[in-house]
Amino acid sequence: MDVESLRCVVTLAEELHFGRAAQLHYVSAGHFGRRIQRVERHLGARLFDRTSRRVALTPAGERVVAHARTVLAELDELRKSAVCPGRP
Amino acid sequence: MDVESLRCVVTLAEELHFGRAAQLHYVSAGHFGRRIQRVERHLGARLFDRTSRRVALTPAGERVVAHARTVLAELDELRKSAVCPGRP
DNA sequence: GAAGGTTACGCACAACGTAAACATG
DNA sequence: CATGTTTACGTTGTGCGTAACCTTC
Repeated sequence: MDVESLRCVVTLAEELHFGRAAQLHYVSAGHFGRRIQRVERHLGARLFDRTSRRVALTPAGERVVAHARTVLAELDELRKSAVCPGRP
Repeated sequence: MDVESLRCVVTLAEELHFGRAAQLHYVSAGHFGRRIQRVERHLGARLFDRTSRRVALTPAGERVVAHARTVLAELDELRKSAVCPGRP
């Protein structure tokens, strides 16, 4: 799994709209949908209910998004720890 | 950045040997080295000192590996939360 | 019938293995 | 000179955009 896909899931959870979420990631809507599908298949659980007019988080989706935020925040710490020379 | 590369960094930190670490990930040693290089370039910091006979973690490498373990553990929680139906 | 999500197709880039080159003890 | 890491090169797979298709209000 790649981190960018996790970011896509979080963004879609915030926007609840594939088109806007895709624009925020500078990718086409078609590809964005495939990314979400891949994450869902990879995890073996549906994260979003989309009725072609309405996008909503499933219970599993809510749990995954919460964890995804934690992961992304920790990755941010990781990047910072790589550059900072120790502890000034 | 992809998660598999993070796992490679952690494995190399444990083995301190490119060949063995690569085998543990079922990839060639050549490709494994490129993965590590990419992570280092991506983070803008050298994580391992290799003198072609000795592999050792740099201070930045130690910090990054510690964070990487946290990220991977959190990702494990994420996967579990996706399948578990809620809380019986 | 218009807006929004999905599927099909094609191109381009990046992952990967093999093997040769280079470095160190 | 033997062990171990890096680089070069060719092949294969996958990411990605475009556009057509399906569904709902």
